[in-house]
Amino acid sequence: MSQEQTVYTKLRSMLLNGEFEPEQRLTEKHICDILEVSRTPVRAALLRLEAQNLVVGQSNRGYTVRGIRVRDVWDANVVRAVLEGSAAGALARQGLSDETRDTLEQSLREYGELAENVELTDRFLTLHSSANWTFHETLVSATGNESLTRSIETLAYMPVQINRTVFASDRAYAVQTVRSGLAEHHGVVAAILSGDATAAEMLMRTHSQKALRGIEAVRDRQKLGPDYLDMPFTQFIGGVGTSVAAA
Amino acid sequence: MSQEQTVYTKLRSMLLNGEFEPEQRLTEKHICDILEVSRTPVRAALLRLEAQNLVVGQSNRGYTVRGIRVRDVWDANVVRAVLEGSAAGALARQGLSDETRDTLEQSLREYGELAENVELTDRFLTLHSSANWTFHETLVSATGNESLTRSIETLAYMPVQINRTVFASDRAYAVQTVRSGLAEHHGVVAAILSGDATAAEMLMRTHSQKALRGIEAVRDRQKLGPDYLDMPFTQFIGGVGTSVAAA
DNA sequence: CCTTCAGATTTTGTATACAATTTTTCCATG
DNA sequence: CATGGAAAAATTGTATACAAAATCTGAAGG
Repeated sequence: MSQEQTVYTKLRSMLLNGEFEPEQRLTEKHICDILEVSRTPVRAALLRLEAQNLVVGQSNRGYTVRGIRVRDVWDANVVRAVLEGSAAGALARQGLSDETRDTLEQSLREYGELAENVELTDRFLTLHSSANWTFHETLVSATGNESLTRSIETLAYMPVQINRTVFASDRAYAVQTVRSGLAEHHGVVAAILSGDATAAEMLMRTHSQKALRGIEAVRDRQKLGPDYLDMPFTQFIGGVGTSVAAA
Repeated sequence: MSQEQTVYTKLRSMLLNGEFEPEQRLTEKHICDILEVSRTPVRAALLRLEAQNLVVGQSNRGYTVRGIRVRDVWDANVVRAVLEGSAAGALARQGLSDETRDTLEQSLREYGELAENVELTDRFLTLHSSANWTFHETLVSATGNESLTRSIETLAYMPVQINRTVFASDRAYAVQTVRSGLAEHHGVVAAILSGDATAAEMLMRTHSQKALRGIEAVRDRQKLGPDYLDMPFTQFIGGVGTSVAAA
């Protein structure tokens, strides 16, 4: 793997794991020292991170760590839900290929098995996250709309999935969410297969918005005031579970 | 302005104006020779163009010009319509600030004056494009959702607006589109002000999808077959008007 | 004590040399 | 004539030196 790839990957995970202070200045030299490479790959990596909104760059003034607030995660999820909803609607209109239908049904089966006995082990959480991801990912890319796929991918680098964190701290919430998640997945697929675009879009959007319910759950659990949306996201989530399920 | 900015801007407009063959290889040296700079700013510009999907990069193998097909423009507009629709819905829910309402009403007045006598002059087309842009732009940024704003901006670098081209070639279409556009703008604002999120979203989405009708108009005008979506966009649009109104 | 501003320092922007990799050329071989 | 593959050329990846710009420092002046 090229140095630039390495730098990009490492910096991204450091940023997502909150290893820098929000708004902290990121000088090229500093990063060079940490990762022991020259400025060239660092500059390239920073440009890509800027395109993904993880760092903020100003000409002649370098970069700063983008401070991710709860509001940013909320907003990204709102957009993601809208886009995934429209993906479901589009699929209902254009129909599913046999291959996509197989993948989706496979994903439903996997998810179904998981829903039968919810654990709070790392293994389970990873499996759940993966099965869930497959479903969403398959559905979106099946539309064949590259702009749509890319738009959603861009959002995915912001922690759009906070369920892992909330699950780990609240068994009842986890069980309830996995069960209803399964039902919703089935509902979306049914709507798509029946060709009801409006229903498919609405069901999928509502389902994707479940991440917002997760945010609200964390808010309630921490008994936060009305301006919690302006909190740093790492601080918000930090008080609850173990770590952010990113990337 | 920095060299990198210059290179980025020039390359972008060259790409959007179809001055390179689709899929053509873009070597760094070639660009350096054309723009008379060293490789450093060129590499930076290429990274940013890649993030915007205008060039395609492969590690150790440089970049190629992304061939923009009609389908890509269509797809980008589908996504844009969905996002702008959701922006209108969000505004209906959260209400308009006085400032936003003023800007929107100002935009409606400007658009109204334009609609009263449609010309096919460059001046008119530019004014129309600008008034229209203001309306859409204001509406989206008023939501305060940065992810939403950025997602739409990313799409904007693909030629999402083809009206200028179609207008110039068909007066009846232009008059009809400007008139109905005005009515639609009013309808969206009314729905937002009345707090009807569903109506606002639907009206705005339908309105934004007018760009798709423009594509269909070009298709019909050129009497193209069913696989016109796979055509290079520059070729598709080239046979009709003057130039693509990009950036 | 605070403000101002010139000089020193740091940091980013650019060019370029060299290394690593890919692509092309072209000759030997079947 | 087609094919394989090694040598040559071209191209990208990386490091680094220097230029340009921003930031910091500290002393002078109010």
